[in-house]
Amino acid sequence: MSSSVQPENGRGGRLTIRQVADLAGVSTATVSRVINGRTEVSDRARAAVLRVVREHGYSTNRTARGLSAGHTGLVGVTTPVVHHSYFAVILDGAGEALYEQDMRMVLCPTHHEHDREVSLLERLMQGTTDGALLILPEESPDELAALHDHGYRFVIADPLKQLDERVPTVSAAHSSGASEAVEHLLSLGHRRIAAITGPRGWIATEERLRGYRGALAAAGVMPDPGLVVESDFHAEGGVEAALLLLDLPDPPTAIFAFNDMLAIGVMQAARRRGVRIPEDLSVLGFDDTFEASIVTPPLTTVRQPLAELGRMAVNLLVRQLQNQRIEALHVQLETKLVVRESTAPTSRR
Amino acid sequence: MSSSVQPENGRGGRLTIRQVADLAGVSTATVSRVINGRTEVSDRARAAVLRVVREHGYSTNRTARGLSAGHTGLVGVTTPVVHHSYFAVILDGAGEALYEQDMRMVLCPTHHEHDREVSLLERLMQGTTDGALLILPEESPDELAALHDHGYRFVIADPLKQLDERVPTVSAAHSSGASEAVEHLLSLGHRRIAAITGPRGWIATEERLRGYRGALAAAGVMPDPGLVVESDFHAEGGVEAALLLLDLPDPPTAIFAFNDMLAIGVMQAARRRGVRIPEDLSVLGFDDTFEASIVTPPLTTVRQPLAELGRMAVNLLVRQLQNQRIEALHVQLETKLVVRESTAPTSRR
DNA sequence: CTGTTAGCGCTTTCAC
DNA sequence: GTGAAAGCGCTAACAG
Repeated sequence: MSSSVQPENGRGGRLTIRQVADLAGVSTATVSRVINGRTEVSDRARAAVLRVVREHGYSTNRTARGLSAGHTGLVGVTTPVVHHSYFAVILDGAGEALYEQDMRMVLCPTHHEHDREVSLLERLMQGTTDGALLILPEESPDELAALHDHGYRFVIADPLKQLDERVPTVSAAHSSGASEAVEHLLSLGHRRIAAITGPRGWIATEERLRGYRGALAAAGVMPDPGLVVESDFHAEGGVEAALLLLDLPDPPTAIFAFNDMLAIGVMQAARRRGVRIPEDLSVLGFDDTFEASIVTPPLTTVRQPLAELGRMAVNLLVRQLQNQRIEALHVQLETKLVVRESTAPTSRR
Repeated sequence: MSSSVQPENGRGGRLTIRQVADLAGVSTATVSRVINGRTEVSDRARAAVLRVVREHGYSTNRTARGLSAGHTGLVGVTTPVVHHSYFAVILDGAGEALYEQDMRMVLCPTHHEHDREVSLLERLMQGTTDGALLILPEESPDELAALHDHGYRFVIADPLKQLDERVPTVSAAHSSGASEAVEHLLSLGHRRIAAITGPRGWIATEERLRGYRGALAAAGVMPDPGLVVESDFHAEGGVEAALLLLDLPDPPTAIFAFNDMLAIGVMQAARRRGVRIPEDLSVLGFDDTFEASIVTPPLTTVRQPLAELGRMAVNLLVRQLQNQRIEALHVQLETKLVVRESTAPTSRR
């Protein structure tokens, strides 16, 4: 009788399908049918259920549905950090694609801690998610392969190292992007073009290095090993490396930093040494993160389609979850040179 | 007999508690007890279970556990966007706090779309999550109050508008932060201090405005209404507003932008007008997002403890979920002035 | 069309 | 100590 509008049934005060069924005078099966838009229901029954649903505000419990259906509608996403525009943009792209699939993202920042990454992944596999998207995962190729063999579905966005062929990946065209960058510099008359790389062994580093060398070779420029310095993709690393290069007896006239953070470090170092950009030194970055557009001068850089990277990774994952054959296990997205004001013709002083 | 190491039981190829029980020759209840570290189990049984678990790699299905336990260990987090360092830092803080609680975050970017925010929230409530953290939600105070009355647990980080007293919020001390900013400018000799605000009606805007006016009044400076221009917290808005101010017959010697993005816009506008910062114009921001530190010159700004904002919000939520009385329903975090190089004494030309 | 029933995988009384 | 059994809320196969 006193079925209140704010029904209490233990937890959360939410109605169960059973209660709706009783209230509507039908079985739970019928309620389920109505809720799920099945057609094989009489108008009378449907109306009764709908009325109860409306008046009492019922909505199906997703956890229960998930248990019954065998999937959760949740996708795990691991990322080194979220507070970094590089990753944030990938996340945004992935989030958008997931939303379109009516799926949700369980976000797991790893903070570059291997242990955490492993435990996070473990948890994600425990029936919490249907699959995962791993952004720049630091797990070893072996660990990742094991995960794959274990039957867990996931795809890697921006792989760090060379992985087992069978695990799907999405990455940018590092090598051609780097070539294009160097060609731009060459076309401006630069010949002493330095490179500040990321950690050796990372795909991004090695591939960009390949592009850098290739472009130089193609232009018949003798590569100077002293002009290539390894760094870590952070601004501080960039200033250190740049200082080193600027203090060379015969310093470069252009520096190609392997990501925007490094490039920003270079700009800071240049300022410290009184070197003007782009008059005395051209600086070129990679990624085209937001920061590239707001520094002074705005940074010329190679744009990675980061949001697209996230979207594409989700696409691959979704198809995999639907057990569709994935035609392309390894997608490579095109990069594009964005010329701004940090590069200029050499001033053959 | 032929119990393979890679057991197949239908979905996902994962062992169920039932299978473990059979393999170990005990009941599911016992397995459950062992898994959950109960003590009332004989060493013999425990050993048997553990052995099976080890050899076959069993781990409990979280979804099922959740259904049974009545909670999911998941917390929904809505945010306008993730690709914005302001929000990204809050997310990082929240993520960290959640991780410490062994909870996971279901991230839901709303893209400022009201409909999406509503539907997202609806879904979150459908038993998918135990509660939620709403970052700068754009839902109306009424909608939020209704949600609260509906029994859903959530807390607001950085409320946009004034809300129902009963919904927990965490925000920064906008007013005192703004005062401090203006006092800094005053101490440098500035008297014509302009303000570029966010949208009127937003708490952040109104409170900072209050601080701005208060500081001016306290110093006996006559406020000039023409020096306050409303904007939108975006860089483009900042350049527009700044252009307006710089073109005034009697332009300000300092501009207090109500967030860093606006401030960056101001710097761009100044550059366009040939106005030097800080020699000709002091610029001060709010937030202290990453960008503030990399622009030229580095921006003096009011630091909001954004990561802390996220952490604190999670704390409030967790306590609420544990049905603990929350002592402070509305937490306000201190801000701090970070002096860098975009502000300098007036050059009484 | 509709209700009954058997799970989904796990936890938890409640007896033995 | 340990197991049987009753759910958690929902879906789906199977009879009517």
